[in-house]
Amino acid sequence: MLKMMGKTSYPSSNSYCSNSRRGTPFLHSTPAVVVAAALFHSQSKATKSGETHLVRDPHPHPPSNPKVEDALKVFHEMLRSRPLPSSVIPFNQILTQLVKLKHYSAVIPLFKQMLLRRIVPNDYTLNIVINGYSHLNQMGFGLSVLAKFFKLGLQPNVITFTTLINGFVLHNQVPEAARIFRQMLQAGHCKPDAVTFGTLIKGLCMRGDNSAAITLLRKMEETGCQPNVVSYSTIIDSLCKDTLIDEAMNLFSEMISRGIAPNVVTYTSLIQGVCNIGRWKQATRLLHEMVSKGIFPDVVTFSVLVDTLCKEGMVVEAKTVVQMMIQRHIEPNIITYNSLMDGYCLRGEMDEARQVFDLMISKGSMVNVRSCSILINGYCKGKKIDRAYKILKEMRLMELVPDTVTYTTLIDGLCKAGRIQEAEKLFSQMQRCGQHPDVQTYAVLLDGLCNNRQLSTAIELLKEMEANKVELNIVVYTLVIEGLCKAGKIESARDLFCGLSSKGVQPNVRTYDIMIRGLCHQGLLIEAENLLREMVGKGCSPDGCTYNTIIRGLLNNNETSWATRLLQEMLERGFSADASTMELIVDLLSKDTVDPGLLALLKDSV
DNA sequence: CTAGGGTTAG
Repeated sequence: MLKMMGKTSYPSSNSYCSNSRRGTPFLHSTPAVVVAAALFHSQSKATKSGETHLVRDPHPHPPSNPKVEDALKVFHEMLRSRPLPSSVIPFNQILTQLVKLKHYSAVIPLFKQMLLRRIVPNDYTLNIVINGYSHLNQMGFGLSVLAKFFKLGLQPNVITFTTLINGFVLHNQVPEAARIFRQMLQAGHCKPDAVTFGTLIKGLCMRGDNSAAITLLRKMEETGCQPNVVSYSTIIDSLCKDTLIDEAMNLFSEMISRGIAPNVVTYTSLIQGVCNIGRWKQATRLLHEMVSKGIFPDVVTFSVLVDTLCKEGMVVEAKTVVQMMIQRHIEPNIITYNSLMDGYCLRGEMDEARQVFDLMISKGSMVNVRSCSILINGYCKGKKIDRAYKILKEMRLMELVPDTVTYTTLIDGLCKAGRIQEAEKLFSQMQRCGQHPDVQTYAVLLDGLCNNRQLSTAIELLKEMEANKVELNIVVYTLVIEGLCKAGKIESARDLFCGLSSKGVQPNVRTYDIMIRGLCHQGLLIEAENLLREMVGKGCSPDGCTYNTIIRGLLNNNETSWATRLLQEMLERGFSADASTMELIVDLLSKDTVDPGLLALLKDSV
C-alpha cells in the first residue's frame, strides 16, 4: 500500500477525458477496440487527423540540459539541410537520444516538424512517438498513432504493443495494460515476448500484487518464453520493497539454478532489501558475493548504501562511502548527493547540508526540485522557517519550479511553527502557481488547523477536498476526528466517524483509539466500550494501545473495577499495561483508592 | 546508436 502511494503520481485528468475535447480520432473507442482493430489489421473508420495533437507542454521551460540542447540543434540543422537526409534513420537516432535523456516532451513537436517537412516516418519512428506519449501520460494520443501505421502501410509489432502496455503501466492503469496483453495472446500473430511479459510483471508489482507477478512469470515458461534476468529482478525488487526478503532470496536462488545470471540490478535490489530491515551482515555478504562474481557495485548500489547509512543517522560513514566512490571513479550523482544532504538534515546539521547543496551547485547546477525540497525540509525541522523560505525564493533564480512536495514541506513547517495564516497563504499560492495539492498537502494543513484550534476551517477544508474529489484516506479523517475530540466536540467527531463507511473509508486502529479516548474524556464510558467491542467485527481488532486507552479512560473516571475487568482481558490477550497506564495506577495506589484486585493483576503483568 | 521492460533521493 505504501508502495502504491509512493508511486502514485499527482492527480491528473484522465487522458481520455482531456483528449476527447481536442478531437482525438478514437474519441468514441475504448483502448481495447483500438488495439483490437490494430491487431486484426482492420482499418478503423476514424483514422484521419492524427496530427492535431495540440497538447500544452506541462513543462514550458524545462531546465536546460546541454545534451538536450545539442540534440535539438542537430535535429533542426538536419531539418533545414538541403537536400534533406534521404533516410529517416538519423532523425530516429535523435529522437531516441531525447528519449534516453528523458526529454519526452520534445519528441512530439519534433515528430510533427518531420511530418511538415514531408519526412516519411517508419515503424521505428512511430514506436518512439508512442513511447513519448506514454511517458507524457497521453495514452489516447499514443493509441491514435496506431492509425498512422495503417495510413503509411506499416504494421504495428510487438514493440508497439509493449510500448503501449508500458504506458498504461506507468500511469497505474494496469487493467488496461493487461487487456492489451490478452488481446495480443488472442490475436496470435503478435505474441508477447520477454519484454512484454516483463512490462506487465512490473505493472502487477507496482500494484503490490507479487503473487500475480509470480503467476505471470510461471506463465512465461508455459508460453515458451524464457524468463530472463529482468523478469526475475523485477519481482525480486518488489518482494524486497515489501520486506519479503526470504521470498526474494528464494527467487534469487531459483534464477541461478536455472542458469539465469543475476546482475548489478538484482544485487542492488537485494542489498537495499536487507539494509532496509537492518541485516547489515547480509548486505556485506551480498556485496562480497557480487564482487567475487565480477559484478561491481555501481552508482546506484553505492547510492543505496549512502541512503541507508544516512537514514540510520550514520552520515559520517555515508560521507566516507561517497569518498570511496570518487576514489573508484564512480561519480556520485544527484541522487547520491540528495541522500547525503538529507542525512545531514535528519541530524539537524544544516551547515553541512548546505555545503553539500553548494557543492552540487558548483558541479554545474546539479540540483533539482528535490534537492531544494530536502533542504527546505531540513530548515523547517530545525525551526528555521525563514531559511526555508529563502530556498524557495532561490529556486526561481535557478529556474526550478517548486512542486507539490516543495510546497507541502514548507506548509508543514509553517503549521508546526504555529504560523497558520502564512501556511494558508502558501496553500493558495501553490494553487495559483498550478501545483495541485495532494492528500499529503491537505493532511498537513488539516493537522495544522486542528492543532491551532481552527476546527471550523478544518472542516471546511475537508468539505473542499470531498468536493474536489481528492482521494481521501482514513489518515486525513482521523486527523480531523482527533482535532474535534481534543476540542471536546465529541458530537461532531462522532458524526464524522459514523459517516466514514458511507464514504467508503474504513476506520483503522488509530481512528478507534482516538474515538475511544474522546468518548472516555466526555465520560461516555459505555459508548467507549461498545466501540471497543465493535472493532473485532469490523476486522480491526483492538491492540495493546486501544486497551491502554480505554483502561486509562476508565481509571480517570474512577471506574476502577471496570478498568480491572478490562485490564484482565487485555492481559489474557497478550498485551500489557504501558508506561502511562502504570503511572496512573501507581498514582491511584498512592491515594489508596484502588481495588485490591487491580493490584493483584498488576503483579501478574510486570 | 533506428523502437519496448528491472535498481537510487523528499
